[in-house]
Amino acid sequence: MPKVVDHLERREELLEAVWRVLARDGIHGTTIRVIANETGWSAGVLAHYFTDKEDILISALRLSHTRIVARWEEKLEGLEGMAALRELVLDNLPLDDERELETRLQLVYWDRAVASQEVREAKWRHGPPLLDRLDSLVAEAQERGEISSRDKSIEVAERLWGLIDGYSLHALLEPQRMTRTRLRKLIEQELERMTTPMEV
Amino acid sequence: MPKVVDHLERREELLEAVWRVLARDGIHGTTIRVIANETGWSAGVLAHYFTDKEDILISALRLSHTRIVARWEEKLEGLEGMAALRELVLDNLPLDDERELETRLQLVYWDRAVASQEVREAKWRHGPPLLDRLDSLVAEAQERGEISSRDKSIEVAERLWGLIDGYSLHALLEPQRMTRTRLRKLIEQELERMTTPMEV
Amino acid sequence: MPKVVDHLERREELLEAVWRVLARDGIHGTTIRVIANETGWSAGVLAHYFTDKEDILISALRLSHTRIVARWEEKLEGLEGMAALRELVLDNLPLDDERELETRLQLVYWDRAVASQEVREAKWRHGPPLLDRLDSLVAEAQERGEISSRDKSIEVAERLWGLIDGYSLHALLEPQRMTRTRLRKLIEQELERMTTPMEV
Amino acid sequence: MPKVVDHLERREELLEAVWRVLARDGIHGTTIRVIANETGWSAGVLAHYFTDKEDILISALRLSHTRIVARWEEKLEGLEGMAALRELVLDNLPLDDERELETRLQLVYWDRAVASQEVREAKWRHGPPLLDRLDSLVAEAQERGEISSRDKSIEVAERLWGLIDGYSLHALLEPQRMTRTRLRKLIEQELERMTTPMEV
DNA sequence: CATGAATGAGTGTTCATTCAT
DNA sequence: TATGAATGAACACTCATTCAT
Repeated sequence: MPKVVDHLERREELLEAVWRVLARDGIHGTTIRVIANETGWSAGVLAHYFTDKEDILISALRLSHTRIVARWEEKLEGLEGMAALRELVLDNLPLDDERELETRLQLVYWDRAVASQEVREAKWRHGPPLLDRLDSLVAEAQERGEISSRDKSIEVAERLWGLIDGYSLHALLEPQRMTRTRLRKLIEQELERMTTPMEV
Repeated sequence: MPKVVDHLERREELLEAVWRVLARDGIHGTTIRVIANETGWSAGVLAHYFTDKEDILISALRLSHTRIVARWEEKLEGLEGMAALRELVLDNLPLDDERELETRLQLVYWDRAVASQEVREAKWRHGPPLLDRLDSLVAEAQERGEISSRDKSIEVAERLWGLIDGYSLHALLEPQRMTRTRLRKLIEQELERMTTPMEV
Repeated sequence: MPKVVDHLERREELLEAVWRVLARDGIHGTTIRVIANETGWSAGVLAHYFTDKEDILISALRLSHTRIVARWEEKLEGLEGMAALRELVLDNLPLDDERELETRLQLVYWDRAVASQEVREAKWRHGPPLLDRLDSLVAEAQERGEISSRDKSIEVAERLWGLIDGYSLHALLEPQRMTRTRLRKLIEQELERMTTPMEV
Repeated sequence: MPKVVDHLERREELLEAVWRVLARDGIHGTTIRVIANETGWSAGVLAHYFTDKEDILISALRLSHTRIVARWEEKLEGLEGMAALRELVLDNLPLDDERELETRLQLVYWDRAVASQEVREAKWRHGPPLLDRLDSLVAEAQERGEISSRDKSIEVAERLWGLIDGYSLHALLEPQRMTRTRLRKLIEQELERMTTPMEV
């Protein structure tokens, strides 16, 4: 009599262990054996839920994306314009452990993404459609007159996205210097600049 | 007399091959045998010039840093204030093949750097002191009245550095969307914003 | 249920193959692949039962010691004094294939033991406590008046141990000259000398 | 103009370096590079004087044997019977640094000797003809009435040789216990026993 | 469903050896 | 004669993967 297991639930449980390993040991230190050890299961069990190691890595990233997008929906619920934009930007920075793990996760795949156009595009897309989301919220804020319309919304969104990824990277690589406090301050400053006219 | 080889010159020749492999295959695909193949020499020859693989990787990154800083000196020669700042920012973006390779090189080490505090600090520092350089040029531009002094110079530098790394990353991961043309336009826009008062 | 293997039993089976390789090819010729070939398994299987090659070599020597001491207990069961001493001496000479293999095994480690104080002491002790055993049996035989008490028991034991190792070595290196027959005769003669007064 | 080098003299100089390396690092740690470093010459120079590594090792052992036999001649000059025998026995024990090195040298080859009958016999014979020499001196001492003639000279010689090698081995493996002092005492005792009747 | 024994390709590294200079 | 650059095979070891149980 086979044990009954919720396949999807088990998969997610396993993938969360993969996250932890990736964030802790980098992709270089993420071996099947280490993952298995982290899950508490034997190494062979991973073969039941994933076709191979690449499938594990891709699935882990995809699940992370799914979770991130779901959290957006939740956090942006009822917000509009600048308030929503602000929430979205802050949500995509490593300001707590959960989101720092997510950021590390992204970073960890970049090396693989560089190596292969195919991997880069087809398999693990760069991530959730953050740029589009930023763009539409910027446009909304502009329509509501909350921020200047001098720049095209896509360009404002592009700058925000660039800052998000740049700052996130620096926070990971130089945690002593780019503390969470400093990170928050810098991004708050940036958001404030968007709503305040600059005096020469 | 034995066959005479300029040790330093040969080392640099080998390290440039390492760059190409790292940029093409990622750190994951960079094996001693692949490197050797790229150099055109046998695998064993690397043992003559480096103690082990880690030495190869660190040396490759260090040489890149040395070259980058040297190029700064050259390009900034005779420039001051905003002109110098502009040159420095543009020089640190993947706007041609040489600098794209450099950017890929940086990216490739991030996984290792995140995984190990030791690696991050002691071995391959994050890179050349770009932030400091940006900071002093921003301050200079502020003193010359070329840009607003509303923000502290370090914060302006921090934003520029964030944008440089964020945009560079996007250019690498989504080259179709973030083309060199677009990248240049966005950064030019950013520089322009610094010198022009914003109207609400 | 997974394939069930008695871990200890399999380890011993593997270590016996290591013995054969060491005795046949010397420590110099004992590579992982050769051992694997001797076991009939693949090379990788050794990784399941041993941490590394040194662990294999040490374990092989330790198992041999364990077996030797166990055989002593068995053979000396019920014997006392000179009879026991005689049995112990004879048991430690390469008079049959099994004990020849054991002797070769000892010999093979001497090079490593000499090179490193650490190895010599901490890892593979010189071997089972033969000297102590000889000493106590000599003392027993002296007490029983079976042999002269002119020399201290430890000195008699020391001489016997020296002869055992010296003769064993000669038997291994010059098997044509130092045949098992001759070896047995010489040691019997030695034992006889201990019980018989010498006439000038 | 080629440098003029005394080929034989240079060979011996190199081989003495090989001795030192063998005694210090064991045969396992004796690599061409280490030898070269010990000689102070480059690694390639060994190729001029020896055909390959095995030739180096064999030559080193042979030179040692030559030196040993030469020393015998010197030390035994003018001695006869028991006095000569005593001198020969003492000369073959590791009682000073020079002879300890010789003993280590012998030991170091045993592993190789086990592996190959061919090596054992044809290439590096077990050593200088110590047994024959002992035999003839024992016979001489017996003829002179210095020691008992009860045992055949060859058997007495065999026992002495066995003790020499056994004690030498123990001195190398357990230098704390089998000190030079103790070694000398034990062998003196043995020689004394040969000249003194045993009382029951 | 889950195990872990077993595999074999691939890794970084060491090393004796060759050879142009 | 002496060098050391270069080679390539062999080494111990790691790891993703397969599969009988």
